[in-house]
Amino acid sequence: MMLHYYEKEDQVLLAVDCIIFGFDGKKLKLLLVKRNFEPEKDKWSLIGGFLKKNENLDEAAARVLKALTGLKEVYLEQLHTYSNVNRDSGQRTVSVAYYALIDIASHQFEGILLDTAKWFDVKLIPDLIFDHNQMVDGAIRRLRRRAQTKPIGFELLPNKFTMKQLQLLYESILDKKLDKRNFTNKINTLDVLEKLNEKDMTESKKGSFLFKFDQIKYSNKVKEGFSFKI
Amino acid sequence: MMLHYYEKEDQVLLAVDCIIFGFDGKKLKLLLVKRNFEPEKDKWSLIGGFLKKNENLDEAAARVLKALTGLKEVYLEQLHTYSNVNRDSGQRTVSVAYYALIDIASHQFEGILLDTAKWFDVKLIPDLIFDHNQMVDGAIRRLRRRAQTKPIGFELLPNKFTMKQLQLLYESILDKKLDKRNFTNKINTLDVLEKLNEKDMTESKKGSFLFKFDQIKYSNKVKEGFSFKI
DNA sequence: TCAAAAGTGTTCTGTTTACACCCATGG
DNA sequence: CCATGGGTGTAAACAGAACACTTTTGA
Repeated sequence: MMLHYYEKEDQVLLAVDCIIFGFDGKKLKLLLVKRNFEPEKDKWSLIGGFLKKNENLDEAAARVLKALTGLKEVYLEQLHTYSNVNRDSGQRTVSVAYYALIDIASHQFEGILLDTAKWFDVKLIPDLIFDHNQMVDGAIRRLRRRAQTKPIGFELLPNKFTMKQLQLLYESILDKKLDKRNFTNKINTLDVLEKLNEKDMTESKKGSFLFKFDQIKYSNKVKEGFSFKI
Repeated sequence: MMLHYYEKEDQVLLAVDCIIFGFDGKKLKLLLVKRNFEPEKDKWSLIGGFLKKNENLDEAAARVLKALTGLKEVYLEQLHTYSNVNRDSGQRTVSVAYYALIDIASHQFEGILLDTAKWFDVKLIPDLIFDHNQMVDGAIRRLRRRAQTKPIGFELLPNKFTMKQLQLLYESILDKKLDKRNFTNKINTLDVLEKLNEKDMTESKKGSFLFKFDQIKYSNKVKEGFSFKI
């Protein structure tokens, strides 16, 4: 049994809230749920939950994500801790924001909350409870930064994807148009993709080649700490 | 009185720990204290304290810093939240790390802990309690990144400083030698310094010109979100 | 007069940007 | 046969890196 040295100190509730980004092949989306308990019942919210005594925050975020959506083995990263005294109208709660990246198409959703969950275009986020809009803004800024230092695509794209989809993903994240030739040249210089002998025929008559990430080259690049200035 | 909606949830102690960087004109330093209470009494540690019910984390970090060192109006930024179940041998505690930047020479130290505090060269950090070494590593990485996007110097340098000192600061942060001419050219291109009609005579016979930051130009640059690639 | 630090520009190289036409195919 | 999206290279502008000599002056 652990000794309790700090008995006179205040304790607080610690929550985790997850900003879940997804890519559907066209646009960057954010998963939100209609909150089904008080306070602020029936308003749009990030998914969240409380830290338990026997887990750390990374584990809590993964547990919450799995419980509410069925998603597991998802890229999760801690973002920031929000602590204004009255941020949660229910009770003094400090919340640690995490963001998650997933490929919408190839994940199974089967969580208990899924009947009340919805993907929103990141450019059309509704009013959320508490300080959740602030958390989302923070997550988008972080994702933009990440997109320049790590090839985020791995987490957000399906196993096989077209160059167009990769470009659309970066355009969604950075919220600006990119030049097709410069983008392709840049990606090819990076040398982390494997071009498959297979085409996606759904978007054009000519068809466009599918690629996948070369896991080995890719993780070497990440270790070297590459920069991906687009 | 606030209603308590979440009564069945576990509560935890929330600590703040401060990684305090200072610059003495030559080298980047880190302020550590000898812990004067159990557990881990007499080991080197970051300064820290517990969040109180009536304050947010930024306020707690500022309060702790002021109480233990007398320092106020210091640049403080939240870094990361550490939550491993057994990270603190005293009791389950989650800790939010903050880092602070100060100019050693022009701050008054008068805190209760100052008899047990010491500045360490960032390249010679001793073994610290708990996960504090990990926090320091995280802070150094963050400081390196910040140094490329914001002119950190403002916080770490005295009001008047030489170009040499500015360069030494960047060399300490980035832990590499920089080319004097390139550095000077780069800083001049940025156009955020004001050259004074005054020389520092302590380091050479010729003397070297003193500069100060032009607050207006400087904060405009920060707003524009400049990049400071050295 | 000389040792020690301050100050100052140019060239080279690599990276980023801008830009337009042909290709393949299904309908 | 043509409309639609796919695929490709080059030149100009810019930013980063390398590099060495002169100046000042106190001791």
